Amino acid sequence: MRAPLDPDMFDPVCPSDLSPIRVGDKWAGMIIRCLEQGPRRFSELRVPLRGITAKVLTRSLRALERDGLVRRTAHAGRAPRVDYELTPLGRSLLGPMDVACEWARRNWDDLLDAREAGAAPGRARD
Amino acid sequence: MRAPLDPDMFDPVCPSDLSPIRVGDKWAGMIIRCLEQGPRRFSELRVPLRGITAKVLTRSLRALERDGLVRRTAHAGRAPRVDYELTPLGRSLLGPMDVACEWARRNWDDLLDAREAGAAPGRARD
DNA sequence: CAGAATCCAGTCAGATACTG
DNA sequence: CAGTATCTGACTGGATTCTG
Repeated sequence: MRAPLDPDMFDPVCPSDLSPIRVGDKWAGMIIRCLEQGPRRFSELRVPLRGITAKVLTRSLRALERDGLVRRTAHAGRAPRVDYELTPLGRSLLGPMDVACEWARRNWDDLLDAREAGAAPGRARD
Repeated sequence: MRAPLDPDMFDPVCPSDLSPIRVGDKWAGMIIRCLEQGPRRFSELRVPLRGITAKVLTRSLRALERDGLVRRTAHAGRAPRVDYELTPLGRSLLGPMDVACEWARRNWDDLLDAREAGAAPGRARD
């Protein structure tokens, strides 16, 4: 709630593409980060998740809800409004996620080097 | 090396299906665990990874190699023999993986409950 | 605003068969 | 033994269009 989400909170260069550690589907980790400081509305989430379509966001949120990580609250009344927030279980994931991010930051260079080098020299890639 | 891999080291009930935290593809996490105590041969890896086909194991290993997590060593000579072992980078993943496993163990019940409850009552599940 | 419906292309795991 | 080749069907992410 408090501060609006930074549209650039996810650096397009940084994404977890390099890190082998993943949380849920492609967007789940970012969604959880978006909810870290409190409930957010559907449209609010779409801002930092640049380019995500409504369908995909809906599917990711449903999966998070099914797994007990996120709670959905639809507020009645004309002009639909739906809030998503972390459950205690979802919030407890932030610790492991921090560990994963820290690992990625510390090993950034090694990860980049490995990718640049491609597979081991001398053997086919795909 | 020392002890052969336990064919049952991955409980068919336990698998990370419930945990939202993933390392690489479906098999990568298990492969890394298999290599924790030293180099293993291709066939050795297939034992605990019950049912994995050669093609899929090869693909997973190639991806791990490309990412700098595993090193492949082909020993020359008749009767092919290939060893796979963790690189220092790959070994450094064990810490975050332990954190993820610990999280999953601690929240096992909540995860199961969420799944049993299905999605939130009253709305469609897919 | 917060989705649902439909369609599409790429990726994934797996099955099966073959090879140096 | 340690793979490769080929073919499947399932799942994923996304684009587009439509709705209460």
